Amino acid sequence: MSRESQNTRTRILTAALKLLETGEKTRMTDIARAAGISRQALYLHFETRADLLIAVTRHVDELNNSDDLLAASRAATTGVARLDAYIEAWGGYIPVVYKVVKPIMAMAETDEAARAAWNERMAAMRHGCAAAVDALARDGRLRSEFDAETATDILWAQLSVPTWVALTEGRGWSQADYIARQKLIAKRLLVA
Amino acid sequence: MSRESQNTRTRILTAALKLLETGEKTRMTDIARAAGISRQALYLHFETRADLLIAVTRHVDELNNSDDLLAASRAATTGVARLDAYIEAWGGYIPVVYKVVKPIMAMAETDEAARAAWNERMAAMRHGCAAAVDALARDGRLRSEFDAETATDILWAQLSVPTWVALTEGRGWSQADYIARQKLIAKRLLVA
DNA sequence: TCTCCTGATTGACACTGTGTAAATTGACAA
DNA sequence: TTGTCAATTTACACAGTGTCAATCAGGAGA
Repeated sequence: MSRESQNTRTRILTAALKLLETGEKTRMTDIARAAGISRQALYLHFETRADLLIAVTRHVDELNNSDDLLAASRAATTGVARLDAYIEAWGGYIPVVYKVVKPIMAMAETDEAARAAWNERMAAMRHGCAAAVDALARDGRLRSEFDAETATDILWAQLSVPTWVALTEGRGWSQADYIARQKLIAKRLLVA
Repeated sequence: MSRESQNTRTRILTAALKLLETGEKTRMTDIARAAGISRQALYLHFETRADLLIAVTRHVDELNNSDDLLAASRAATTGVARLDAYIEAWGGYIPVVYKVVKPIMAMAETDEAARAAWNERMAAMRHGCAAAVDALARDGRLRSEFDAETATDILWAQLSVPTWVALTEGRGWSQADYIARQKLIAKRLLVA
């Protein structure tokens, strides 16, 4: 892994990202051409197509400081504020990663590595939901109807990528509508 | 399309259905073997793999009288009762069709016919949601927070197949839990 | 300068799965 | 008998992923 090889690696990631975001076909051939190298040379840097795509999502996370972004909601003092902040942060991040993450979701049916990467992402997201629910519970403002576990599941499903896709792409909700309505929904469901 | 060919056709559908439900691989080769004919003979009955799978879902719908099943909620008098009945009917039908519908969802990214069939199914489901929301509105019990269109979108996303998958397969909710909780959620979100 | 290492290149090939095509068989019906 | 039609076998085309072998170019070190 020399300095030069690092450059090529990020050149590949950048090219793949650009391709994915424009919605072009993203076969290995296309990515190679976009990166200005041969298709076979891709395999010098990434074991498989799945590995490459996963690396692209991590690259996007880094470019956007995704950790900081989601950690921002931790600053909120009340549980309700924290819930709102989390919906704002995560809901706003979905459109940033969606096009990159989409092929991984598709591959997850068949590819083990893709499935693992996707599960990890969902688990991380659920972690954020759990934190918001716990914050509500600490304030004594969590609806008694559901236990914390169940409430977390509900919020997690509600904020999932497929739901975002259904409402924005499928039903034409604007991103602003999506965020505002999800906040309302979450409060209605979870806050006493 | 002689009598004999009809028999073969349904033999194929039955074999494919059985295969899908056991979660086995369902390549054209597998279906052919299960139906006791050659792979190539499948193409005498169905243009493409997508056509065949779509035909299987229709076959399942017929076997289960899906129209009657969902129409049952129409009998309910109050809007709330109708909402409950719809969740019960549709929520109960998802596990029946899911395994068959799953490959179609997967193909919908790339295959035009699969996409059309899937959109049709989702549109039909949304129709049921709209009917329940309208019934609530007629009773004057629809929350004023969202207009009927938006309320329908929310219910539709909430009852969507991916959400069912996330909560049952992903989070281990039993079918009974799923139905009971979805009823609570829907009432909390939509009923004034 | 010669040698070694390394990233990259080209070309060829294996494998999977869908879909197409041609020639043939077997049975039933007019 | 002849025609029709489902079904069969064999073969092939095509896309896309992944592998392999032989080769090249350039920098680093002896």
